[in-house]
Amino acid sequence: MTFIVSPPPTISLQQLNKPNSNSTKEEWIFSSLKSPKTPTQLKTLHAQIIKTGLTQNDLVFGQLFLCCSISDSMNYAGQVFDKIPHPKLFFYNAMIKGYSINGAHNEAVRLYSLMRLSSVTCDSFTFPVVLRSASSLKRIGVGEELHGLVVKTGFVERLILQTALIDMYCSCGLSDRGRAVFDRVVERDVICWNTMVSGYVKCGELGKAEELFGEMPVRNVSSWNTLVDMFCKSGDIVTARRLFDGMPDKDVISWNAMISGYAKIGDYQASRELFDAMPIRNVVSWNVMLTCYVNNRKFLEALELFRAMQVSDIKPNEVTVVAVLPACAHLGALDLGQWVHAYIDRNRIKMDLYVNTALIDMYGKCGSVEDAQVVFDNAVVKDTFMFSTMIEVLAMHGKPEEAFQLFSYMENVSIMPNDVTFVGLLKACSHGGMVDIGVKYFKMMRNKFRLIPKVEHYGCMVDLFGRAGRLEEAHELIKSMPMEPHPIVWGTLLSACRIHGNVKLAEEIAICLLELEPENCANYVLLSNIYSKAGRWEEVGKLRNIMKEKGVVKKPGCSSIEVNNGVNEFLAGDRAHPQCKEIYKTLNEVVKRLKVEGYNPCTSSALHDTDLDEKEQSLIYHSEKLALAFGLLSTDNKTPIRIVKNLRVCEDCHIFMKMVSKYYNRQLIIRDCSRFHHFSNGSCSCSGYW
DNA sequence: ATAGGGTTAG
Repeated sequence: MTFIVSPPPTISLQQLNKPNSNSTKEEWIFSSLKSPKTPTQLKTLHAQIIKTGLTQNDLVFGQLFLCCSISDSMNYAGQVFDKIPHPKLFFYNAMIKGYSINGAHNEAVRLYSLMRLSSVTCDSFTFPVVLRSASSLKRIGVGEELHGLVVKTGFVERLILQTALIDMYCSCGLSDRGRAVFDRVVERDVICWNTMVSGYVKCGELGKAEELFGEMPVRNVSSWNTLVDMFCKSGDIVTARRLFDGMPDKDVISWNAMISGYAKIGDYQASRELFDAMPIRNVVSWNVMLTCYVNNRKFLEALELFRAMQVSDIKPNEVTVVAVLPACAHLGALDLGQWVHAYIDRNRIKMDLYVNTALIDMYGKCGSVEDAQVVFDNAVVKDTFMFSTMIEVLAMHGKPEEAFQLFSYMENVSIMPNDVTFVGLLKACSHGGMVDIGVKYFKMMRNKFRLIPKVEHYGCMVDLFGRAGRLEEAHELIKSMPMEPHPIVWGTLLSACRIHGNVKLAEEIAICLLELEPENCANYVLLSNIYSKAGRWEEVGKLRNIMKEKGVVKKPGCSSIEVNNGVNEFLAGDRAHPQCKEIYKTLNEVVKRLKVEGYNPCTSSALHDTDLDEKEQSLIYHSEKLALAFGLLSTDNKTPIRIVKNLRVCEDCHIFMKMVSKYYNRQLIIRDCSRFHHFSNGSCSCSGYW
């Protein structure tokens, strides 16, 4: 391998266009290649290049590769490149740069290695691009090799390369070596300083970063931004804000960094204040604000903001839809989710791994396994996250066999499962009552995949044993856990006691559980249900007094239903809905009708020991029943009614929904806090396991 | 150089 010591000769456009018969054509092709093209347009242009004999023209042919990179068609570029017998330096550079621009750093480094094996030599154009990729991939080996070449070729005096080297070393966690390069730089510009400061940040050496920031002879907005972001990320929001307020100039990035700082500590109101106050917003600003709402479970606010974004002049991108889809998923807003999906198609938003996974999750959580499956099948690239999500969706919908099959498929295509994959598999088992298979997977994760079971996996196993009525085994498993059992694990067992009416064990568990989580209402409710099922009203009363003493309030049941793209929320006994009167009228009619068919309110689901009538009243106005009534009166017979509830569906509502599905001939799809219930013709897909 | 993204036990 030889090295070019002097800068390579460059061909100017004037030279390229020196008069000949093809010059106008060349010029036209060259300039067409400067803007993004559709795959068909690319093919046509490629054909024209071949026809005009321009394949020997570095600049034009190289531009084809660069055009592919801005057209999201690096696959096509790769196909063309692979057919070239002896690619020239210019083509390598264009391809490597294309991969790098598209974030395909692995491909960039792969091609660089290929180039090194060929007789083509790198030039000053190659180095910074590959260094950037090595930096992103934290490939110190590649980076060191490049450093050696840069020194050998004498390019090391160039500031751009020195800066790239500093960044590469710091990204690989070697701030000292980055600093060594930095110290040798004779004339540093702001970018060089900034790179070193942010290099220290990357390496977690915040003190050194701050110190170097102090030494800077000149600072620009980016320098300040780095520091503001650094304090935001380290949780020191006060210092960040002080710097932010003291900045001589602010740009969008400064505002975005500060907003995301508040988002991280959960202060979505402060985030929103800044968002409203900022002079100019870009996509990132909207995305930060959206994810801020979603991370703080303000899903309705997120959707509202997304609507506001539609009327702004900022176009949503991949990140936007990945922020909005979980909001749809949580609220069960299938219509809006579908709308977002259509929006993605219409606006050619790139369907990357994130977008596809978010879509699968959204369809799953909104009750449409079929659509989730279609997105999954159509996804060209699939990773562990996507498989885990799909397995989880199948589990949630009570399709254990399909979940297991998908796992086998995953093994066949050599995608490594992770701990979350196994949570999905174990959930599939417990929702299907398949204890032995669950035990098999639980052992497999350790033995075959070297994954150490976490509390979550033990929780699944306790659930699995517990639901199947093997309460003692579940209890033993908790006692044998290598880690401290999380209250959730005890709660799971308590819930199993409720299903199987085991008051004795329930009391034993409740003693420690109520001590661990004295403020969690769910535990009191569970225990109370267990007592009332056994007819032990004195204990129910005692429990109610304890709750009153400790100030524990029952978390209100809340159900939502989406009609005409609007999400309607109902609390138990809620009278806030504008169509309240009609809703209650419909509900009372339904109850009357079902009573004729033999419906008998199952009062053990009611929390309080009140008289029967009152108990019945409180059951009738459970939030999911209100949502159902609203659904019945605002949709036609053929539309499935989809309801999302924040708590578990109670026994009474479960029976009630079964009957509605039969006597009103309606398909009801209800999501509770842990799974789906598909009701049709008097039966439910959960077959009693919930 | 600097801001934003997907799965997880009751």
